[in-house]
Amino acid sequence: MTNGEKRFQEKINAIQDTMFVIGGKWKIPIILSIYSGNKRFNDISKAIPKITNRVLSKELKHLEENLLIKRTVVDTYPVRIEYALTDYGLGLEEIAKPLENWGRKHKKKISGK
Amino acid sequence: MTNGEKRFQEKINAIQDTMFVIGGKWKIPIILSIYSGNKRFNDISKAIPKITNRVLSKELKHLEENLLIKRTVVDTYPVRIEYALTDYGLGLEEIAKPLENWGRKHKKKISGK
DNA sequence: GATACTTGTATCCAAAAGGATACTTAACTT
DNA sequence: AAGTTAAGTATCCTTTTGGATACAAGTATC
Repeated sequence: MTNGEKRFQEKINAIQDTMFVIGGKWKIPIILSIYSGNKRFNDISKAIPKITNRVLSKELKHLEENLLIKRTVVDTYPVRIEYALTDYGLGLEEIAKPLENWGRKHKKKISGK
Repeated sequence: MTNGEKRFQEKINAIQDTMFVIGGKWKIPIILSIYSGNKRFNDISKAIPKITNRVLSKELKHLEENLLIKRTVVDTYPVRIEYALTDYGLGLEEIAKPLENWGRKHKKKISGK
């Protein structure tokens, strides 16, 4: 493998790592939903129409394992859970912004200005 | 729907549009492969070990439909096809870079520095 | 004691994405 | 005529992802 090919592979690996963490249909919506103030399971669920409990639950776990959100148990009446972005999770801004901007541009480009 | 909710939905839609175009296992590798000089079907195929003909073919079509690459028929011996990034496709730099950077950081973070 | 609320889990199923492998077309070479 | 090369296609199959629905555990309220 040449040097160029090696750098090419590393680029791809890095990008695929990112995709693994934030790819799929729901992860970014969930992150943005929490970012915009929804802390509880049912709030997030309502903020993202059509997501099912099973999927939301799995995705929250995935995001927690990747240190992007943290899960806190508030010991009250019918036990309450609060999700919040970690400081590290806030760093996603750095990719969410470009993805958002590019998506807007692309929509205009494709659907004829 | 409040104003905030509307902006939230638009953000999500924009990001999901982007994901639709460049998401999945192979699209970014293919783009980078073309960007780094591979023009022909079999070159791209060899540069990306494990991709199959069927998948490569589908992805190239998808990228072409989204105006990111262009396909040129060079009328020679056993007809040759050349793929190239469009100027518009070069604009992907704007998202590929952040995705790459974040992926590198994240790997360090997760696999313990 | 029945009912409700919250955060999930369990089970089963459907759809989408991706993979293996063989084949095609068409002109050119030998 | 047989073989070669390039760019795919065709067919079938496996894996991954996502969805529907029901239900559970624990406490509080009626």
